[in-house]
Amino acid sequence: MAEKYDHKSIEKKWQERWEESGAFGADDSSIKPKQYLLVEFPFPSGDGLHTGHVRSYTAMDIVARKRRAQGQNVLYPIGWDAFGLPTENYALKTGKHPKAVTEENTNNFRRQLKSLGLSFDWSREVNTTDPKYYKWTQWIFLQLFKKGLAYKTKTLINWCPRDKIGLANEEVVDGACERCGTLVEKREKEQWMLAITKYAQRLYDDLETVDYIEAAKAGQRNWIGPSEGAEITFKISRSNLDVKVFTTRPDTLFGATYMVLAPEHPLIAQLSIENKAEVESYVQAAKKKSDIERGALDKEKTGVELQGVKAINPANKEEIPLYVADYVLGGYGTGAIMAVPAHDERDREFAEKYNLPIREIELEDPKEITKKVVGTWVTNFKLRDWVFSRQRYWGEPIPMINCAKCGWVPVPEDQLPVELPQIEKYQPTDTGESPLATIAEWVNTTCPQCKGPAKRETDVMPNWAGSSWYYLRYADPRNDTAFAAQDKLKYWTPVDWYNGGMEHTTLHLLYSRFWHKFLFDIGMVPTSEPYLKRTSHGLILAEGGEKMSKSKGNTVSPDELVERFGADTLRLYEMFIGPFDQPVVWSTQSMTGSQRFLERVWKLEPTDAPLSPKLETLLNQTIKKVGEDIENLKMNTAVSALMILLNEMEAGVSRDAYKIFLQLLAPFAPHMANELAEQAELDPIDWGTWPSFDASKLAGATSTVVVQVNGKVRGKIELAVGTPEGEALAAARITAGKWLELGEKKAVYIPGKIVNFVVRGA
RNA sequence: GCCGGGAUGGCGGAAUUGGUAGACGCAAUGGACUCAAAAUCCAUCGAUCGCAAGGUCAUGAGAGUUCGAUUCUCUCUCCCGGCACCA
Repeated sequence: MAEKYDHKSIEKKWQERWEESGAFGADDSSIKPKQYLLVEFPFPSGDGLHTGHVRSYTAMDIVARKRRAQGQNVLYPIGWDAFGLPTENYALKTGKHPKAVTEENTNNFRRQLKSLGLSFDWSREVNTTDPKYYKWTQWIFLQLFKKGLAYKTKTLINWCPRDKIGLANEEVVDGACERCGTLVEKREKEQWMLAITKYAQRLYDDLETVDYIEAAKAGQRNWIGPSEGAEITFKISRSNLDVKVFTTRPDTLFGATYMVLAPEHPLIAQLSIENKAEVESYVQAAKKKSDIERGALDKEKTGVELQGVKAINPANKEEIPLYVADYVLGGYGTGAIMAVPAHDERDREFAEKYNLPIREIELEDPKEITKKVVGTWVTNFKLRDWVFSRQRYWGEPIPMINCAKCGWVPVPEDQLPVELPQIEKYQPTDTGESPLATIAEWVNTTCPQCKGPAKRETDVMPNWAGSSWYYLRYADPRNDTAFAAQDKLKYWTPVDWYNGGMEHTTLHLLYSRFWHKFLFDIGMVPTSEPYLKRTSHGLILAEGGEKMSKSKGNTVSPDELVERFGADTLRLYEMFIGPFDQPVVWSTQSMTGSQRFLERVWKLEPTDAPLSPKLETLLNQTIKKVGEDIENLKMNTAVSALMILLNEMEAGVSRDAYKIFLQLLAPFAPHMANELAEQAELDPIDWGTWPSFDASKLAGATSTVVVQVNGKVRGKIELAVGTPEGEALAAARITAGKWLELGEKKAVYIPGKIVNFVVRGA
């Protein structure tokens, strides 16, 4: 074993062996306890795998390997979230077809993942762009439609002029397209929407029932944004019209001195306003503004009074003026507010500008006054319905047919999938129509109901569709008659542990909870939540502390690192780099430490020497620590514990202790650990052999007790475990010596840890 | 503004029912080996005073609780992330 560790040949050998034996296949009918571990399946971009994938996938791989060693039936699957704009844009640029690009990229990703020795069950690989897969994405959409949760409506949407695509609210960051950074415009368009707001309350409440990292829960709560208040109706004087407002402060009703309607408010068109032209031009200007213009905080408030119209405050029957102003949002609450300048900063600012009265008042009881003015107590959410149409090519066709007579008619389920047609030109259009609209022979079809001529929907689904249910498909990935068989879903779901990025908190994670709850409601899945536990890995930053990005040229390629250092070293380094949930800065130089560690492991040779008491204690402590740290994703300290153990073992190690060391190492560095176990003629270590510790051997026979005087360390003594207080204090007094000269007032003894003397004059 | 997470040596970071601050690793310095270099091995490695023994200071800042605080409480500063004219 003297030769240098050759990571290339050894890693290849074990990867082939795992592949040939189907080593990590999950068993659908095992008597072992099941364990479903999930990582976010990657979008197979042309850039290949990045270090962040390695961090997440390795951590869960370690959990998976440990759990298998503990005798659990582990499902650790992988697949491809392959629809989406980047592929389409790349295809446009290179002239290749998106399908060909996807295949190239998935082949590359698969090769890269395999080179890392990740213990995925490759037999369950799924691909969202496979018609056999998206058949069921379309099927779920149809169920949503049938339950009234998918609807098409004309609405102002966020439009990215560069990508030429509509965006969901969740995809707009700081008023710009989250993908390309272009400032988003408002456009009025017919869009398919999913009524996620119908699930807002449950999505919010059920966070109580799941074990998610706090930041993810907080992020979702924030995004769903419930607030309780009253809906109160104000009559319009001298008319039979009225307007409903939402307020969280009905107690301030007597302080309402004017009302504001959002520019989008439908009432504006119905009122007989004296300055109609002025109002109309304000409304038009406001509608054109982007969110970022409208939402700028330092922006001065603007508005126009609706002249000749008054509203009646139901509490005191006072007539108050009405304004239209864009600081009131059309999409929230009722799109209208009662303005209480004395109690609301925004209203005050507006009132000061337009010389409206600011009235200080005594506050009412919120619920009583609501009852008195015949209002209703409601909860409003910030969450909006999900814009589900995309005017591009590379996505799942929305399986709907528009008939002049029958309206929107779903494609019959037995005709699914509606396959994406092969076309030559899939450039997006400025008109906002999908490229699919140009293919007459595909668009023109017959109505499934009346058999008359009809047209297919030409928009496709957003890239979040396929990922909203993929974890269910893994339970039964080749099923042709259902998205997954019920018995398999019952066995495998819910996902026990899901690790993924924080950036998906309000996108994928929320969307998939919504779909899952819907599927639960129609009896298609056995639980109301998809994921029991959610953890998140911190970002890996480039060496300078900046975000890694291809344009900055500061990325590191896992391929090169595997080539140069080996997969085990890369895995170990990424686990050692820092706390798993925190952002960390990459340092290729620091990989040296992990490399040296593995080289020393390689050289370690067991002997027949008996286990020293010191090593026995350390060994038991390390078994405990590594096991616990893996469960808590404290991978950095687990690795350091292995390093400490190795340091000690280099002085001599028995075969039994050596084997335990390899077992503990195996999840982190599976290739080397398995190779060494084989060379030492030990049993294969991957299955059913996780070591256990002896609780009685976690502490040695003696312990170091620190002697303090007034809290300052003045010496240390070695005491036998269980030394009585009197004896311990006597020994400590000798060590403390002159520091006690001022006169001892008190002594504190914590067995095994510390003696502290309190003396005068401190 | 609201919410979440942070701040510890030259660097990444350890340390929880409050009990030796700096584990483990990187870098650095000195030495061994070598013709030499790389690799490897040994030693040193928070600041400061001291020949030394040893002392003092030190976990973003300031207070507090305690025999004892990186850890608990209060106030504050800064950094990262999310949300934000949401009535």
